[in-house]
Amino acid sequence: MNGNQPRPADGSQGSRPAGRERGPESGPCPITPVIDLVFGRWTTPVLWVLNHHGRMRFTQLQKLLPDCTPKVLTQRLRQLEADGLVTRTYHAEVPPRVEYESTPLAHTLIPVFNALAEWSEAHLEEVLAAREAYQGS
Amino acid sequence: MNGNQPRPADGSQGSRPAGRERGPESGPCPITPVIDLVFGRWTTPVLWVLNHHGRMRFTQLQKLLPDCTPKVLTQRLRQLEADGLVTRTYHAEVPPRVEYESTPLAHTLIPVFNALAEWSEAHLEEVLAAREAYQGS
DNA sequence: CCGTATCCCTTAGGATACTG
DNA sequence: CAGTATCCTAAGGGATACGG
Repeated sequence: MNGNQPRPADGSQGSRPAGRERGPESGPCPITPVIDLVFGRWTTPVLWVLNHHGRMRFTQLQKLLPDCTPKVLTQRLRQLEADGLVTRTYHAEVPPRVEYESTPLAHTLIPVFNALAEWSEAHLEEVLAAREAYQGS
Repeated sequence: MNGNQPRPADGSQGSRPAGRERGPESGPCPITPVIDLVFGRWTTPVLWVLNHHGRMRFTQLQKLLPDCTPKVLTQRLRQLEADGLVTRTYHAEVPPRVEYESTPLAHTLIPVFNALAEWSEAHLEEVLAAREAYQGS
């Protein structure tokens, strides 16, 4: 009962970032699943943009993420849709129009992202310095 | 002037998780670098354990992270060391003893991890449900 | 306009076996 | 004990070109 009909039969495109692929045990670390979920190469950028600009069309996203190829962009959007973080609305017009929007669930991630951004602001430089220092060891 | 002498000349082992490899542009998303930094497959588990148990030896880490092979564990520890998040102390005894400990810088990540853990607790199930629902579309 | 279809390459990281 | 040395593969994702 959703308004988005034209979804392909999943050719060879989709796929989850995996990379980490929830093993049975990651030890006592409870945040691995979140990382699996949200931290693929383009997942956060896409979410970030959608959270900040609201409803957007595919092409607009492309313009804001110039280094993300359409294929990858589609992959991420599909995954985010599947995970309930983005809605896709297809308007059967000429020319076709598709709009993406982050869901309320995605909005609950905003504080988390902010925490990450703040940490980055505060401490990333320190890391880079350490990295430099490590070279000359 | 640090107490850890025996560091190999970096054979073929080291390497950064990359995977995402800071492109020049990730769009206006400011948290990509942090993700590069901390969110490799085993990076967070290792940090988590060290943050919660304090100083530990290699073997202890292995026991707490049974699915992490020694090779990968070493890789992650080396990276964390390079990034200033972990210190490695070598004791030239018989048998040799090496201790790892998370740095103050690493401790600043704790609130961030907690934010992630809380989000997971609150919303992960919702994501999994959405994923289920998406299957039957 | 909104994607797909291919091809290909890099690389994290698992398996396994072996040393100072 | 604390790692190394190899070998290998699974797959994310970039490049490019085409389709409804």
